[in-house]
Amino acid sequence: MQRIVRSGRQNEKEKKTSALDQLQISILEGKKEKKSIKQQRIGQFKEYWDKTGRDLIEIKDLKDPEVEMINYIDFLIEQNSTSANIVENVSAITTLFKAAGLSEQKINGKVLKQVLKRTRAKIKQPIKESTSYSINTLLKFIELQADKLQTLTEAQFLGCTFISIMAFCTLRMVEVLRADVQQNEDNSWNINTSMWKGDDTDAEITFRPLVNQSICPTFWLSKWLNRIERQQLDKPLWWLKRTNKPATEEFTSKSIHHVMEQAGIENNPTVTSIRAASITKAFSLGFTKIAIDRFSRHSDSSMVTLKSYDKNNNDEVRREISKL
DNA sequence: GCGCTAAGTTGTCCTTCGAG
DNA sequence: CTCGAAGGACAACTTAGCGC
Repeated sequence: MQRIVRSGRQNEKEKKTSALDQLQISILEGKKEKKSIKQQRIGQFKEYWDKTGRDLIEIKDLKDPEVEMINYIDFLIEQNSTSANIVENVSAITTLFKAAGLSEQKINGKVLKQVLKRTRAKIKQPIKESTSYSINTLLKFIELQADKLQTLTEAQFLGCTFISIMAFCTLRMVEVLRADVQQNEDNSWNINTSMWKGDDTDAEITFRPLVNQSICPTFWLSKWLNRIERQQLDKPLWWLKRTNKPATEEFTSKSIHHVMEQAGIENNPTVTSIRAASITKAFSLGFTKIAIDRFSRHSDSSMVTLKSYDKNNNDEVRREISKL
């Protein structure tokens, strides 16, 4: 499996080099194409290069591209460039140098890495301690909607069903979207989906009816199937009557956002935030890391949760420590 | 409004480094 | 030597925005 993936990546690289050949030709001949960001950077570089009184063609014969790059960085710092700009410049010029036929080893050496270290550090995204909203807000809203199913639009219905599923099994949106379900004899439901991230395996998740029926995925799923009048797998699960097609990713994403907005969640958070909120709640309930790994199906949860999930915990830890 | 594309974000894999 | 942490590269996922 892995080998196949790798050879795929290599193909990508081959494609890139051929694109680079074109880049090389257009740059070295000085042609102007559409302005991409990368070319703007190269324009900035050309300004610097012209000041040194050389022709762009001479890049090919550079003895020590690394030193050249460092000089250029100094030049940018003198001009009070932002850190982000410098990093992007280096990336663009590396591409340019490579296109001109210089070897990567010569360009990207240890010294350059050291020089860039401080600059890179400045643009890193900090690990934020922003508090995420509580998943309870969403669940309460869905509970309310369950009483007035008839009045919901198709989009609202879809959004509620998705949120219910995502809150309880932390699948990603697309994973739910390509899933299929079936009802078992004991009234539990199986969701079959394939995960492309992570282990690249199929997942089968079983929902059993919860005490609180109104927020239970089983309830929403059965109502959804009623609504689209599906008999025995004759249609895809997320079939929309309105368009007579399966729901698209974009439409699903928009519906979920819409429901979240109606539930009174501010700042328009992303769809994955549902996953995050759910995992955060699991942590605050005191489940072990192992249980949460299994629940979220992260293979490497410590870093991931630190980066993206479990956002409220630090406050709680501090509060507990402060108790004497 | 829909569908598409490009840009932005998130997650995993792989490598390197340093401590024990 | 082994383990965990950190960082880079890249793939997968999500969203914004545009043209129709």
